[in-house]
Amino acid sequence: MKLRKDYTCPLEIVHDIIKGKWKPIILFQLKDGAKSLSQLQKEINGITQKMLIEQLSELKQYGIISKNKALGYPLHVEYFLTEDKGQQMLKAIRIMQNVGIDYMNENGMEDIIKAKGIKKLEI
Amino acid sequence: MKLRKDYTCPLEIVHDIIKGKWKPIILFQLKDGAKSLSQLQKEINGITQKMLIEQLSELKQYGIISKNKALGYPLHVEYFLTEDKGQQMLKAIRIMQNVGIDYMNENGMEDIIKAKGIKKLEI
DNA sequence: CCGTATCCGATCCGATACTG
DNA sequence: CAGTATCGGATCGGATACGG
Repeated sequence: MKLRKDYTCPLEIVHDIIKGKWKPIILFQLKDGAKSLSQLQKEINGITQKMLIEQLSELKQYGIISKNKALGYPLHVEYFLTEDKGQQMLKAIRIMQNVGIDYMNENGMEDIIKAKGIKKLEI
Repeated sequence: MKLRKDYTCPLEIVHDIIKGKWKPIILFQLKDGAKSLSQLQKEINGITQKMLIEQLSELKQYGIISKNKALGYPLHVEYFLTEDKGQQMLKAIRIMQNVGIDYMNENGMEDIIKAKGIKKLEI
């Protein structure tokens, strides 16, 4: 899962970095600051611990997120977006979020948006 | 592959719509107007005809692209982004493209960017 | 030129059990 | 609380052949 060097276009590398069912959602959940594993798992509907850790680890290898370990028990680890690559990638995720909101509103899913109180983001 | 109605967040639906290795690249190639299947296949490095048709068909079902058929032989079909959903989704793809360019420039792949003359897009 | 069908390996992802 | 290991079903994606 290391970065290849032979990408033929920028979208290919972005796909490699954020592909999969969970990565965009994880990054979105980190948009307002650092969170622990258990916090993330509570907030992300349906993700298993295994998937969460696996995806976080990949994002870390790509330099999109980083982690703070506090030593001692109980363990406390916090994950956060990196200033450069993380924040950069978040820009794309934010647009995706807004596009998703519009799409849902235009396709009979306004009720879900409304029920959750989801609002479009400032870009 | 029809749209579910039980999405729990906007990013989930966006993932469903543009997931896979090829869809973002296909949409990007359509950004400046309609193109035929064979044009797209020439421009998209490494895609097979099967994958291209399959992905185009999915994008069509989601209302992201549409097609013009000209009757008679030789067949000529053109694919293009829809005004609403297609252009909307393109916004996200454009950001992804720029993020990818930055990422490549910062990670020893400037030569690829330069060799292909790839420029960041106006947002 | 466009589109469909099939076969098959690679990978994704969920469930589950176990460790420090 | 955080992380690892394994196993199997589902899905993805490449090769290839054939049909309108």
